[in-house]
Amino acid sequence: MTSARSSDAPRDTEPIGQARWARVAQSLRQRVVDGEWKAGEAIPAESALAHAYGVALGTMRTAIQALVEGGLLEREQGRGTFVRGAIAGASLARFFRWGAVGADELPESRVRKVRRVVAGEQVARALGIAPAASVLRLARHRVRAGRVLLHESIWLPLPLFAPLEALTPSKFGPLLYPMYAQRCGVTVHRALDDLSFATLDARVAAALGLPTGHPAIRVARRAFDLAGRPVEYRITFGDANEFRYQAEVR
Amino acid sequence: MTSARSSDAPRDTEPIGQARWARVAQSLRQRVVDGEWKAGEAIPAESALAHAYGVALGTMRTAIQALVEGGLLEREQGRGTFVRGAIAGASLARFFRWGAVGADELPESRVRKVRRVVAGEQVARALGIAPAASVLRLARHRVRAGRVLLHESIWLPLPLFAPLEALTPSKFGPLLYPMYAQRCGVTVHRALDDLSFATLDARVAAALGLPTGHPAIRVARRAFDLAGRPVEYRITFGDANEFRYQAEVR
DNA sequence: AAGTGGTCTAGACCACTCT
DNA sequence: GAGTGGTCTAGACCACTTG
Repeated sequence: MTSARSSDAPRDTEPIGQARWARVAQSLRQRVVDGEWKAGEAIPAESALAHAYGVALGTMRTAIQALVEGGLLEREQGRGTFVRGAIAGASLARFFRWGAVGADELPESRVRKVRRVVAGEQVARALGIAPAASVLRLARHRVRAGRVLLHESIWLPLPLFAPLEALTPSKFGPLLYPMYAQRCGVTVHRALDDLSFATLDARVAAALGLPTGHPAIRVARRAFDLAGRPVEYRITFGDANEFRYQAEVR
Repeated sequence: MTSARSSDAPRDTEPIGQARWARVAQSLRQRVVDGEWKAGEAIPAESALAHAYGVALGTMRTAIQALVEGGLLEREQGRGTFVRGAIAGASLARFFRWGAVGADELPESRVRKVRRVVAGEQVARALGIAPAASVLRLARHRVRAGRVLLHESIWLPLPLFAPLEALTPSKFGPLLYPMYAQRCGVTVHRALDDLSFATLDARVAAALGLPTGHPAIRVARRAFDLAGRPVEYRITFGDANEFRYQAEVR
């Protein structure tokens, strides 16, 4: 492979209006999405990849760096380059601060119901499926010191999440996303949280131990896998008086 | 300047546990903070800077890239590298969506009062000044179609903002940060918005045309200049029912 | 046409991790 | 010690903007 790039003599099928590093990055991304390297695994060394793709080391570094900034990969000096697992630090508890006591640790998880239901219009739109399609619905509470802090409804598309249907609520671990990965092979790679204000209806208010009509923050989350497909829709309610969030502008 | 880097024969005062590009970046940042290149101006070409610092082009690119990612500079192919001006898209209106009508455009600004006051404890802590120090306090409404949407109280340290003290409210433009830059030489480079829930007291409720005790979102903003010094403290109230915010997790 | 940033090459050595 | 990513060099040519 020469370094000459005169306007004639294109190399194979090149260039298609994209930089070489961008095309290499796209190819690497596709190989991750296709499952050639799984979450948590290392991809080949940059020198090996550079040789395999017939590009200079610096070009391969640029390609990998773009994927690191995109959140797909992470690098560790001396160890390697790894496919990022499920997102972390994404707990909806980050929007609330229930006093100083145990503020560092996440509330416990308590899955209350697991049931197959018809999606309905809103859920179907969020998950990109037909309104008549079946989905798995979880009812879940987040609890600290015996107090219910968050009330969650979670919808998961079927048959992707069928392995969870047979589980009894007590079999669910404290974190859902690792369960999605282990039981269903679903890696949650990105999530969009839509925050708004609401007042509690009688049912949710009772669960949270608050009066009906109490002010609440409502978080509607759509979560996506590596390929960008929606894999979870979730609606969470918490006491508005405990709502705290910091946004930075730069 | 040679490229040899054997463990003896250090070059001048080098290396201090930092990569060369990081030290170059720090030096460039300092020169911006010191005002050698002002907001909106171009800094010298990367080739000129690389020669002046005695480093390779790639090293200078890495240094500049770090400052671009840090939000201090921005690059444009064919034009140059520029010092970023005041932050944009930081309007507190982004936390609210008052229906579809005119949702794109920002509400008008209406400065109602400009007054010198004693800071007090909360404001002094936010601005990093003495509680007895004088500050300038602005009262401001954000209005659309005759309706007051946001109620704002703004505190600015003196004597830095003294040029604003003589202005009558009608002399204030629709955007404050450009005024800070033009009249006071202050570039707002970063802001932290702390969101929480509140109920409106009688005074603010009346201003917003809402009943006392109405649910509201309270945004407490601290804004910082290029050197990281706090230059503005602001508390904004808006109707909680109009609150909408989207957060992404990756 | 001149000047800018953007891409790319082909090396070298350094810092770190693991065995 | 072998293998990884991190830093750095010294060029070259390309794409874009401006006078």
